Amino acid sequence: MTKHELPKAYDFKSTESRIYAMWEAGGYFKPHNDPNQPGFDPTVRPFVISIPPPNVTGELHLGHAMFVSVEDLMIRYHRMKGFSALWVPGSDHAGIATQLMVERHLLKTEEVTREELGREEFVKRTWEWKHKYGSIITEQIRRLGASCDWSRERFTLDDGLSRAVREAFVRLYEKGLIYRGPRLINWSPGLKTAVSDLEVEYSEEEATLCYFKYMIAGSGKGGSRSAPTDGEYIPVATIRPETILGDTAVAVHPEDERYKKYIGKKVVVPMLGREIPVIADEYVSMEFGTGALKITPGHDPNDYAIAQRHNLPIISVLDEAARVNENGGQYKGQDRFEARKNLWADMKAAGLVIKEEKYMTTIPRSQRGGEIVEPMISTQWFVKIEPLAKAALEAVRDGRIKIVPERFEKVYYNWLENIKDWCISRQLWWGHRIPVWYCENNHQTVSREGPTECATCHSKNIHQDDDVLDTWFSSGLWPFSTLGWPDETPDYKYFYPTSYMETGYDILFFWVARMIMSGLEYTGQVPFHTVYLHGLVRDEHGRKMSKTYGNVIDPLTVMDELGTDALRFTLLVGATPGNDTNLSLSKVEANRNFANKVWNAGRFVINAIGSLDDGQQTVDGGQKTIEWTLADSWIWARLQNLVRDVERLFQTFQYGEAGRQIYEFFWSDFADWYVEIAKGQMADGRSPTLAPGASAGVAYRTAETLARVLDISLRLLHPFTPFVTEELWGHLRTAILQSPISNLASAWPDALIVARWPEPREPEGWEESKMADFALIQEIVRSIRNLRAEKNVAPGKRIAATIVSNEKTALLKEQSAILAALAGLDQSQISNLQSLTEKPKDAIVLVVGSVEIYLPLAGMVDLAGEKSRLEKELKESQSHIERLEKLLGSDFANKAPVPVVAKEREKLAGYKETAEKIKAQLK
RNA sequence: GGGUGCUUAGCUCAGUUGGUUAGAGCACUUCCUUUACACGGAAGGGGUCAGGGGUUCGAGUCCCUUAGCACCCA
Repeated sequence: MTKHELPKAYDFKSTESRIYAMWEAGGYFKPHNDPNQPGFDPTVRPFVISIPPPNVTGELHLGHAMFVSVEDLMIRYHRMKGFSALWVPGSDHAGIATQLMVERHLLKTEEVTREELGREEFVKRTWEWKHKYGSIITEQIRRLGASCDWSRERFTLDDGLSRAVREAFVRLYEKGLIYRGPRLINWSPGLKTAVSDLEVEYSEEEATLCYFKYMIAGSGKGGSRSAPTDGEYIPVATIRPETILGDTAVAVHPEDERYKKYIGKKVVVPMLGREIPVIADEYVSMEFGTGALKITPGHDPNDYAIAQRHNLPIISVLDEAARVNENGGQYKGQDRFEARKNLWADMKAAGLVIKEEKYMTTIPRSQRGGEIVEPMISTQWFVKIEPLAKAALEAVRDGRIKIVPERFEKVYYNWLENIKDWCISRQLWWGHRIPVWYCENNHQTVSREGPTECATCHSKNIHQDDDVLDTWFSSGLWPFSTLGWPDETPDYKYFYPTSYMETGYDILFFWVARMIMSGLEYTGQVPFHTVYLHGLVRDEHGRKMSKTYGNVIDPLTVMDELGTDALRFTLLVGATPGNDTNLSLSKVEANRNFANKVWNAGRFVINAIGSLDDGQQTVDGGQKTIEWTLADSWIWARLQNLVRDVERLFQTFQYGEAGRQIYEFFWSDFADWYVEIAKGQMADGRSPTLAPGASAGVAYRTAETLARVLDISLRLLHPFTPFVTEELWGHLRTAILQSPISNLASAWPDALIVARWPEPREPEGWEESKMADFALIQEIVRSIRNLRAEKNVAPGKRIAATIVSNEKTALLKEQSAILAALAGLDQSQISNLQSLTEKPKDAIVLVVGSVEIYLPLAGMVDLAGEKSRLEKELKESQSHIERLEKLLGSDFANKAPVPVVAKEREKLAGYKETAEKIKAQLK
């Protein structure tokens, strides 16, 4: 027999990397049923998750920790259930983010800009950067215990995925769903690229609303640059005066009595002297501002729409760096904000300014970097999104895709119903270059492979489009491009469509909706059948974590200090689907303690198994005659309840609640009660006073129960806390295999990660009464402990007890060893009686239901105090009786379901009994 | 302007087919170093479940409404 000397505290530091290496080396992360391997069985159900690819140059934050924890839980659960589980890992090239990072680096180290380096060299450097730092994030994800199949790792700029991107683009193009043209888009002047609507964030900010005069042409002396101020004018207000340079109309409401007379006339653009029409449009609100609206179609989306209706010319006044261009007259070359100041000063000098006032408004800012985004006319590529959106809506509406939590379905509908064409071109260098070539005649050649000549005029002088695609265009293909699409690879055929898409609700539109649209468009299938959305991780007071605020919690530090299991368990148990979760280190610490609790309970079980005598009473028939003890039955029934609950909770995505229940079972039922009782049962087994067969039998049964309960608990816990459970389970398995109860583990696999998930079983009928009996024991123990604490009985002092009960005498007699051990009684001085002829003197009485317990505490009994204690208890019982009698006298008795009523009747009977006993005591 | 979520113990949060004196962790009080664990054990205090109304035998849970906070969309 080998002694298992396990350290006193769970040492996650020496465990985690070793266990992870063991899993990886054992090939457990690969699907057990692999379509590329001989013996593949297509009838085995796969379970597949594609990882939300982190930015290749990113660093681990709690958002990653959250999704890895949830997805790893999903994968491990399904793997244990026998699915061929595949979790496809990979990373995203993250166009803007990576390019910026490399640019910054080059500027710092070599003092060169990307323009100085040239496109080809810059892209080469970025690849070098990727090769150098790209594995940091995946290494960090491994630390979280992620059981991804690393042999299938993908990167969005890989050859295969790039091919998928081209295929997708060309297909859309050929279907006429992609077009190029000048449109009003969101322009990021700092990055010098277009960004999509989604990449713009709006913030409430105070701005200056500038009121000025739009002079009517030909009125008074107006219309010239010199002295335009004494004629008629329309007052107009703007927060962006520089856009005046691009005005092409002034709009008023057709019914507006103030301005009606000007409709059709011309007004003069300040400082430029251009004449533009006054138009009427219902869109203008008469109440808002001055009631007149300047129209700048080149730099405002609403104005753009009005201009379309009225066939107004569109003037761009800003260049790609947001400096005023040649259309801005004397302001040409000035930055937009500089021009704003100068133009306004000039207008003031010219007497055109009315007033300025502070005004709260929404400012569009770039999601990346936060600079103010400028609406501009620019030639870009777009996806005609409506047909794709329609299909994507249908897929959720008809239930082919289910979103958890459900409320996000509404959000999803709302967005897709109001979607606008998607601007997919970016003026960046890092990304998938648009597969379109132009010749000198400006013909477009669209091709999957690099063409050598123009498809229209066969000119050899062709040049590929300079733009790259929005990163989300490629990540939209992720669930199938990672499996080999457009090729019908074995992986694609078996593993696609994937199962769950798990990610944060913040990228429902960016990513999830686009994957659904792409999946339906290119593969004709939904890319996954379930979308599970988790919330954001915030600090412990619900604030968003930010570097400037200094409240960022680094998951790597947390893992270093408290262990990966503690972090994972905290994230999983603290979160409900779709709700943000506040993370505090004290919670992680509590869960570190839980891991330690599991470890130590495990140590106890392993020692108990190791202590079994290797005698003849092993697994032979003799053992079968040994009855399970009450505690054995109770813990087993509780465990089976737990298994059923956990299964139900997992099926309904309530992972947090499942984790909480396992935690509670393990700590409060198993460790606090069963293990304590098992100590006694193991000792009984070694007691020479019992018949040899019987005594050994109790020890075997106890060890077996300990082993079974621990085993199942570890299996249930494994998806939450994979490291400590795997480590401990390995020790448990070894201990069992080397013990007389080795048959228990004979069918176990080599590692917990691939052990079978505990299947719920139907109750067998005996459970309720065993649990009720045990609950009585617990109540008695608690009330004695309570009394001892109240009376300050020395903790080590064993006291005598007389237990009187007419129905439960046998039970209480049988369990007297447990009562003695747990409540500090002297077992040799416990008498179990059915009734009492005379009350013991100098004893305190406790009433638990129908059971009376007399504790002779000589010298501690204070008669007056006892009376008031009993009166207090009586009062409590009577209030319950009153309440329950009222309840049972009401419609409740007729209308509530029978079992519910029965339960209440039972309670009433219990309280009545207690009250009777107390009353008798008080006589 | 439209929509969603949240409001439960001092703090952070659970509480999902409505079932009857509301749970956890941390913090707090008292006691205990008992041979799995002080990253522990035992006992205890603490809540009119944001306010109002309704449905129901029964509401933290469902409906309406008010307020505060947060977020999303325009």
